[in-house]
Amino acid sequence: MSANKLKERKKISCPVEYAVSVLSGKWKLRILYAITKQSPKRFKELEREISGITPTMLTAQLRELERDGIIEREVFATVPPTVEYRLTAFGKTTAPMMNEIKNWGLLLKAHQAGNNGNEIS
Amino acid sequence: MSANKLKERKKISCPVEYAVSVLSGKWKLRILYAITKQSPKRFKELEREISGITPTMLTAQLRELERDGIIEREVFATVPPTVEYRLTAFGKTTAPMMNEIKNWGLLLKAHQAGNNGNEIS
DNA sequence: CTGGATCCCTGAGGATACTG
DNA sequence: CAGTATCCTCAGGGATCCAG
Repeated sequence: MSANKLKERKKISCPVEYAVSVLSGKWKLRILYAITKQSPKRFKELEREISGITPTMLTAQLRELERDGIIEREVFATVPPTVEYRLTAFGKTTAPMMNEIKNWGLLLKAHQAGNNGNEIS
Repeated sequence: MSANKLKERKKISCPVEYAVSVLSGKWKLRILYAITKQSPKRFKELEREISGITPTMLTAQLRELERDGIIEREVFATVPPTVEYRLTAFGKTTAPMMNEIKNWGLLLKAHQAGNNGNEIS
């Protein structure tokens, strides 16, 4: 997200839009969900857990989450390098929301399964 | 969202990713939030409430929400035309999630206000 | 292992004009 | 009022290569 976008964000009044401005991004919620489930988490663990993501994108989205104060990064001077990501105190406030999103995802899936024998029709 | 994307959706296992696949789109959550707060809602009311959206985009996103079984559309043969949008029974299951998203948006805003006298630094 | 730096591309999003 | 039809832009996302 550009610096310009950051300035735009300050003008937002709608709380939902405000939340979206921080959570949008193809992988943000999945990353957040993965770290919420188990923390801390290493870079490689995240990469494995979030199928389809590339290291480049993972890095980019992690940086934004970090910049927004939701996660923090700890580097260990080991060989090979180790980096752990965990929720900040503020990041933990996303837990109820993440939980509801997960629950609704499950509801949605069940609902669609109910509606769709649409392979046939 | 293309028909191809719909097929892709069936492969998704992660509930969060599944929810995101339906809710992603720049205006989806704001539309949903607006209809959740007060239902039914007319096209023009939505357009007014969601600042920045164009009629074209509003239509497109409403169609997707309708196709996904979250909202429904009722047309009245009046002059001028009237169209009302409301949550479906399933759409109402988004309420707890929407509420948490809104709450977190408020938290986030308060949090950033706390961190940022960064105009000066 | 954990990324940074580049370049490229697609499709979501937007602008405009028109209509029942 | 509530859309549809077109066309076009641009930035988010991805691929690739390189490095501490």
